[in-house]
Amino acid sequence: MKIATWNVNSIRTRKPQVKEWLMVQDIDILCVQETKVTDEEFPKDDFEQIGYNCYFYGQKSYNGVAILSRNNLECFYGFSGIINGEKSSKMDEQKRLMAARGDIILVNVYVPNGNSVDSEKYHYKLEWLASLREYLKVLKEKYGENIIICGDFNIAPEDIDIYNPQGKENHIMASPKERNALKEIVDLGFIDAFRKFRKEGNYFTWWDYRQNGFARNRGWRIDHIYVTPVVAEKILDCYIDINPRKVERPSDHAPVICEL
Amino acid sequence: MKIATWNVNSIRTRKPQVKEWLMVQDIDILCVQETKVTDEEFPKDDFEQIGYNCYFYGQKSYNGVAILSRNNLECFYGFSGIINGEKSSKMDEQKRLMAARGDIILVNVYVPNGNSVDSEKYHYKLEWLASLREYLKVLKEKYGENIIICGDFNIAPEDIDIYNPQGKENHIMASPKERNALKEIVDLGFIDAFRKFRKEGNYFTWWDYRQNGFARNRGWRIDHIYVTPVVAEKILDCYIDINPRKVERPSDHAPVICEL
DNA sequence: GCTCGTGCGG
DNA sequence: CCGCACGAGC
Repeated sequence: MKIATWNVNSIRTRKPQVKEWLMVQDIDILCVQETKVTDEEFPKDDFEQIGYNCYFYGQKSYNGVAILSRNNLECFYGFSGIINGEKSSKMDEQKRLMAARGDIILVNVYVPNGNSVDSEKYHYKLEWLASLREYLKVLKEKYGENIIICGDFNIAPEDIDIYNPQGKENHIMASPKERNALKEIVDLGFIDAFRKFRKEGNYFTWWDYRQNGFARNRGWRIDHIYVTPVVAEKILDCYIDINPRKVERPSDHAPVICEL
Repeated sequence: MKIATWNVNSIRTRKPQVKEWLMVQDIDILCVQETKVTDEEFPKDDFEQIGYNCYFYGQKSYNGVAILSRNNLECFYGFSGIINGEKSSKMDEQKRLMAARGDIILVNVYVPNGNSVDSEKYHYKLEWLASLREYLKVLKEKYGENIIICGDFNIAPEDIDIYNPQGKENHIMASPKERNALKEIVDLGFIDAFRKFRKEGNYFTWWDYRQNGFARNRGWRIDHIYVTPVVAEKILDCYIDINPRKVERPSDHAPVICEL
């Protein structure tokens, strides 16, 4: 079974590439981020035609997540319902989180980018990550130890996850506060599935469109799949497929695949 | 020898289709309208690479004409220089007219659309056509009887040039004043090259992008090639190639070709 | 660079 | 419906 995560940077624009990739890679479940489309406008027919059920939680222009799955899934959307209160419903104004319940709980996240260190958006990112931690704590209590969290975290956990980590201490996606917020999530009891199989650097999932980032391999590993130890035992492999980043009109992100 | 006219609706967007078509059709001279590009930004290298000299007269976003020619040409741009005064230099603010001098004078025009009957733009269209008439009168006096005028006239000369002429009396591109302004130009001594070979209706050069105009064949014949009688004698054929209207990302216009 | 929305022009 | 410009977000 193959579960994947991919920030597609507009599901409408990337529709042909995503369809092609799903078929070639024989993916069972794909968690998508940055769909940039309202639920009314989600191009579900295209994916249903190739055998995928579509679950989506989107908005106009920005953010938006979706899960495309060969099997039917029971999905829930946003923080609300799991963690409640004014703050979580405020957080749900941006559509960045959904989950599916099957044998395993699968959480699909699009963590805020944060713009630049200490900006208003940076503080929102930290708050959002704190909410995610609360959310995952409840999920663990509620549904037990079979959890996968995947998505675009907009954080490179370690220096080896950046093409050139020098001078990135104060860079968005690498700053200590972000890394710590992510660590506090991981410390709830998750394992970086990719790092279970590959310990070395030079593996990236995102390259800036600008300044030929991909051609120069100026990449960052910011898309992750985190799993509970019980799930970790079942994983056969976890890897990045950079081929979709090479095609015409690519997303700036490459998908990450987990086989189990 | 093949001379053609084609409103490409952005030379940058249509570059691949135009290059492909020039080669397949073995065109010697192509008059282009609606290039929508400044002279600095005209993609001349692409056409030079396939053996065409580029002569262009454009502006940002709107209008713009060009001549692509296998042989070198001597070109002149706008009304000014042929007809002078405040009005013609005012008219030249919109880049809609250029000409080439060889054995034959070739005039390339993009007549204003006119928006709707009696609008401000409609009156501008009529004025522009009056200026064109003055311009052509001078050209005839100056250079004699070897003249070809081609381009997007935004006028269907007769009812048979419209898919459904009923109720189009007050429609832009069919109203009596426009048709009369065109007739006054033709009456300077020009022949509709297309009509020399095809007398019947159901021949169109433009189909609205909206409401699936092409699929429903809701077309208009508004792109024309007019020639002096001396030239008319040398023409072997004149026809519309609708194939470029069938491809992916087509212009809303099809090219018209004249063989001589 | 490459998305998107908005607004204009056709 | 499909071009363009512009501004925003990443």
